[in-house]
Amino acid sequence: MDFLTDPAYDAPAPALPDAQELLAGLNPQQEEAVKHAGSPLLIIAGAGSGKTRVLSHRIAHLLATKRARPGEILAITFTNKAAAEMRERIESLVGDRAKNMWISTFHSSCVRILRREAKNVGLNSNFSIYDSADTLRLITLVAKGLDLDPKRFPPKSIQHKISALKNELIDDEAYAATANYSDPFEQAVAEVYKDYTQRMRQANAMDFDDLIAQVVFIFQAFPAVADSYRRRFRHVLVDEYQDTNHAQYVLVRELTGGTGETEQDFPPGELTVVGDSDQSIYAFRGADVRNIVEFEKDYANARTILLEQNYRSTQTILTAANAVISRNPNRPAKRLWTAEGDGERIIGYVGENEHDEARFIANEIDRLQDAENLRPGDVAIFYRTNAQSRSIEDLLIRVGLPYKVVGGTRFYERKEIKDALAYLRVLVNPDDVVNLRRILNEPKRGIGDRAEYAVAALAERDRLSFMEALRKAHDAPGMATRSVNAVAGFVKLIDDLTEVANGSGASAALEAVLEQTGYLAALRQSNDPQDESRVENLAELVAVVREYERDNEDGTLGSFLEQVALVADADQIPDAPDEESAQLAKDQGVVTLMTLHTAKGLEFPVVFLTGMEHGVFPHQRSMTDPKELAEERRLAYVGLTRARKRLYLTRSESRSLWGQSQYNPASQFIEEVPPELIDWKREGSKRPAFTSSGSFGSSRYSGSHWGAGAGGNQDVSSLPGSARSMAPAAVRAGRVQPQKEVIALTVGDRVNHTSFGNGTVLSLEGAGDKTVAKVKFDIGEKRLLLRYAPLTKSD
DNA sequence: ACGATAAGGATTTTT
DNA sequence: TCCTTATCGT
Repeated sequence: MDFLTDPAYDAPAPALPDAQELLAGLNPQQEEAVKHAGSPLLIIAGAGSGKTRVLSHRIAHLLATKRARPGEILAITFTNKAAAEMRERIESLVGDRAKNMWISTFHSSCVRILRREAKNVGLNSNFSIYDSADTLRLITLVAKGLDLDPKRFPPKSIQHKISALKNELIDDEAYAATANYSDPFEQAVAEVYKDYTQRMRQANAMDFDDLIAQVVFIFQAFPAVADSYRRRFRHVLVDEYQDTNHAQYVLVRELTGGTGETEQDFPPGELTVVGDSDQSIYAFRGADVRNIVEFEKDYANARTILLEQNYRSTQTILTAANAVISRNPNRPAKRLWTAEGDGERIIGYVGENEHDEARFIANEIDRLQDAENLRPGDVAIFYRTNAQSRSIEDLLIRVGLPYKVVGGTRFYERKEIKDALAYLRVLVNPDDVVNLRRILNEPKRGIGDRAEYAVAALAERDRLSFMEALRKAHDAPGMATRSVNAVAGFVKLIDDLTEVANGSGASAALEAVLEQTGYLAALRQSNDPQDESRVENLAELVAVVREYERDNEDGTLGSFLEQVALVADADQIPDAPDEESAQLAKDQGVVTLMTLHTAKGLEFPVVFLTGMEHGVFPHQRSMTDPKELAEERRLAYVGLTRARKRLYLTRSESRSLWGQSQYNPASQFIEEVPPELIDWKREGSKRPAFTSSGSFGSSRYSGSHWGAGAGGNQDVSSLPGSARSMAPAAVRAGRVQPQKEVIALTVGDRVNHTSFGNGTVLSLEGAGDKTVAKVKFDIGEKRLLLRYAPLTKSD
């Protein structure tokens, strides 16, 4: 399976489209972008200008003109979704040949390279991938170990700084050499960074930033390795180039041999980057717009092609978007236009408060459904911060409009999911201290802080891994006998589970974890209503593993965990297996709620931009710094350009936030839209801005007399699955959902389990979807939750 | 060791 | 307001 030696990667070929065919229907600029050959190419692709089409046609064109073989293509995106879309588009053009291309995200490309080259950085190839929560945990632990005051040096800030350093390719040693030690924060970071790096190595773990940075380090330290990838990838194409950070920038340079430091006996790979600096909204995460702005300086004889014709929106919407974005300073000229005509005017609405704003939105959706046969699935509602979704959700539930929230607390970030995955990670990589310590006393098994620290101290003293230290816990100074026993039980548990994990598949391992750790039992006993949905989420996780096993026959537990680490996207979770709502979702779709950030790359016939208030959007914390304000404006531009036919701009005169009412004036972004484009359905007071105290906007009054009265959302929280912090990001229709069917069993029934084989039901407890059956299998007795246990009656 | 209470803080987040 | 973290009492 080694791509460097496998000669078979050029698949047998059903007809490839003719080069000329691939140019059909493209506008002149698009055609240029597809045909360009040789020098580095920058495609500045305005919103909705057909960049995916250009990229996929360009790749197909490379094959059709025999300038590349499929195996020589590397196409990089930021999200899994974008990668999947790209692959699909290319596949539709060139068929199975696409299978031999690397079309993936920065991170998964890098993981692929790292697994292969792991030995060169002193890692085993089964390293764990830490998400930012895992990372924060470890940093907190390290900072505590260094006696740093968490008030003066918040672990989150340290984490952010370390991430920024990694994105700048500054490792712990380099930072130690350059940090300003008279600055206490920098000193703290330097110390934490050093220990953190060491602990990560001990844990055999990589964080997200490492995935990129380590590949760069390997390429730079081992030119022969870099060389082999450069020879392979003759064409590198990067999507959303404006979002690249420095490490990604260097990675791309390394891949295309652009540094010119080493003499090569082959020409450098061809580079194509696509992006739009007006859609750069991730500077706060390290994205560096300079990468795209200075592309022509970085790459000699680069060619730039501008795509300005828009195929998505009406001219009215584009004019509004152009007007707003043109207020940003130092922006290269670019104006979107369409051949499709003006379309409807933008509709504006000023609510008395956020409930009124939400009511207007719901009424409009309803009206459009009747008047224009609009489907809920055609509508998206955007907001600046996640917290704003609540008032809208409340109303959608009340009027019975089905909706889904994209993003927010993501599935894989839920505690119970992280706990379950932590067990699995430990089974695959016992050195993974962060996950090991996470589950040590989860569910509660009598191993408290004291015991944990005693084991940690023993590990330190005797230079043992944490797991090894646990095995010798009886030797640890300061351990209570009770704790020793508890630890012994835990070790036994892990050993048993490891056996299951090694002997059977991923889903069997997960089920064993949930049952044998007592995790499910603890949730079932609890009275906390949240725990009910935790059980459901775990059931959904089991479903995810099953699906993975179905789709990847030779998929191991390790490969499942990797995919989960890199595909932590709420959209990937299958919708609730509820036929009625699934059918509804299929026919009509559901209204989509999300933040403006999440909306990037998407489009909808009807878009509501809500909370257009000074202090909300632009956000309070981004209003003073001109750079941050410019980024907010780009965010507005992204939001506006998502709409195809109809655009709504709404705001609210008062908004209760943190228990208090705020009175915010209109967002400047509304005022930057030419007024003749907006048809106001209700206008607020024109300039409320100044309060008696003289401060601009956002004056606060104690005691909101709106909020509670208008809401009355008791009926809401009693709906199953609607208490928002619990429900998975699946479709939540605004009505009571039918109970999921549970297999009917009686004591003595013969049953079959997909991983445990045949068995006999010994007893039943609980009712409905919380029924637990005790079943005797050949391998022993198991307690199974009927809601998701893969049981069939074998009679 | 763990549950209960008080205090503090509260953007955006592709991987 | 509401959710997460620190501290206290059993």
